[in-house]
Amino acid sequence: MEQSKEPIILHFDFDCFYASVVENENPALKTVPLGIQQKNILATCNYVARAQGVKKLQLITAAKKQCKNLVIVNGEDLTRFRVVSKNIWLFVREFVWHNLTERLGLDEIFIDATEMIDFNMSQLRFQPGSKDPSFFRLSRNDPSAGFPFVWDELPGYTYPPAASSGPHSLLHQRLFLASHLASFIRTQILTNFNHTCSAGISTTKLTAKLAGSVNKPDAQTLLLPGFEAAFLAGHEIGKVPGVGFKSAQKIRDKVLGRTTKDEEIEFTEISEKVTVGTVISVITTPAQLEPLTGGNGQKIWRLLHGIDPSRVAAAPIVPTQISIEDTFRPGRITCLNQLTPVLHQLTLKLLQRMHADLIGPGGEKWLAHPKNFRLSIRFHTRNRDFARMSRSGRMPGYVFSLSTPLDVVAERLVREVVVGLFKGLCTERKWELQLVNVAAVNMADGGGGVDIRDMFSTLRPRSESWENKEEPTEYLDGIVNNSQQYNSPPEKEPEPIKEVKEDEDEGGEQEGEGEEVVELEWGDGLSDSSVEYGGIGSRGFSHNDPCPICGERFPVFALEAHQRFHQSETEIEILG
DNA sequence: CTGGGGTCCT
DNA sequence: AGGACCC
Repeated sequence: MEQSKEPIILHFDFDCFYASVVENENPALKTVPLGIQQKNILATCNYVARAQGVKKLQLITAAKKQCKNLVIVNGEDLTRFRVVSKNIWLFVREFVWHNLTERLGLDEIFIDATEMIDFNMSQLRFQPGSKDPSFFRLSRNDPSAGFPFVWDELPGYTYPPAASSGPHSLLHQRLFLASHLASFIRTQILTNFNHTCSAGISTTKLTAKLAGSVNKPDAQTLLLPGFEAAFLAGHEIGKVPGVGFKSAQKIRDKVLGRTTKDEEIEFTEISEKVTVGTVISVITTPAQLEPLTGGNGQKIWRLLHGIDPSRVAAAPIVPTQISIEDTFRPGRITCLNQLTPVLHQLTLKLLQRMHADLIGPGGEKWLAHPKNFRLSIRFHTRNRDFARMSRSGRMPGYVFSLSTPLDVVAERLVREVVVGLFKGLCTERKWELQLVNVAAVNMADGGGGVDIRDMFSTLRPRSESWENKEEPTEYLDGIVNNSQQYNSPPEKEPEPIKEVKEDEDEGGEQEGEGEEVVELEWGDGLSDSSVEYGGIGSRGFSHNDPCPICGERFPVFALEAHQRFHQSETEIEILG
């Protein structure tokens, strides 16, 4: 009886990603302690800063006190990070059969490599102890696409350490191969983007992710089969992905024999550490977990035992939601006169993001149409209350116009929609906003599964189109029809979108003009992998172009961002 | 003196 | 519309 094979999962986590992006723009920062600031906290910091005791999510004041020469760069605008993140993801994605790559935040990627590994297992002979090079194939069709490796040289670390001389079951061999693939991908990311990452290799998303945290930065860890349960058992309960803050606190309290009311959870002192091993020795059935986890008892019980049936989901090319937010100090926004310009600015940014992320490679077709506009707010309160309130309304058809200047659209949207949503949220006379968030949600099409390959099948001009550009209802309803989903509303002129000034914004993800269809040599062999990449030229892997200003050499992607840095060198505040 | 995002479920 | 989770 053939046992179904374990999946082979790789997890990549870019090392202090924001700091790394900023360092690539300005390499001089690589050797100094660097922190990325968002309002009052450090979103992240580089390893030079960490060596001096600076912590992620530390208050700015505490970080400055800890490290007098900390260099702080503002990272409240995520545009540059989003662009780099997406480019790396699109790049990695092309290696992976069926594009089975899932993103988590801007700095993590899961890969399901099961098919790639098993194809190579069928082509290879396991050669323990041999120094002879073998060849890992990245394509079923093209035997020349791939990379050499040596069976006997397992890249990176294992957990537990020094156990590679143990058994060499089929699963061991598959995971060894996967470690070579992980190493190859890390090298590719480093060569082409100058970003290091940490990787974990295992048979589930849960264990791959946790394994990658064992050795950081710029390292990888294979969790050897058979050690999953023991590995998990040593983790603090709150460290397990899927067990959130609230569930962890309730589970700790239960294990420690305390009783905590729901209301008090946020105020309970930092509990003693409670490991997964302790939890599962005390809580022995999923049913006992149910009241602590809001109905997720079964799922979390499985996670604690190393069982994670969740699959790597090929991330859709367009997001399911786009939002822009900002936070404000007390007293800053207490009336409509103060709020309206803020709404205008946030809405304008939202429209810019919709253009950057939802319009196809030609710059002429929407890949997805958000059906709703959502306004979320949070009031300043005495007792810290993080709850948001939101109202949403229909996204008007005119936001999809490709010919109207965005600030004109933003103006109208704020006047006709957003202010009304706010009035639905806030009836008090006196109020003070702490947070304002505007979002495009409920993507009518494409949000759930537009494959990049599909976009090219629609680039041919369509003969049919329909009228009623100014009629939002009919327009949006028409999109639901799948066969027409990529049709655009009729355009008055086909001219490209006007770039809104404000910042160069550099549209790094679009690069639509003169777009170039890159034929990669390593498709999955099952699909026609003609693919446009967000910016990797047909030379693809050529890099090391010198910066004309300072002469430093960079990968092609980094060069653009680096030159942007030269234009804005004064932004950096050096403390000292 | 706790950011600026995201996903999925209820 | 909100809540839990993720980074």
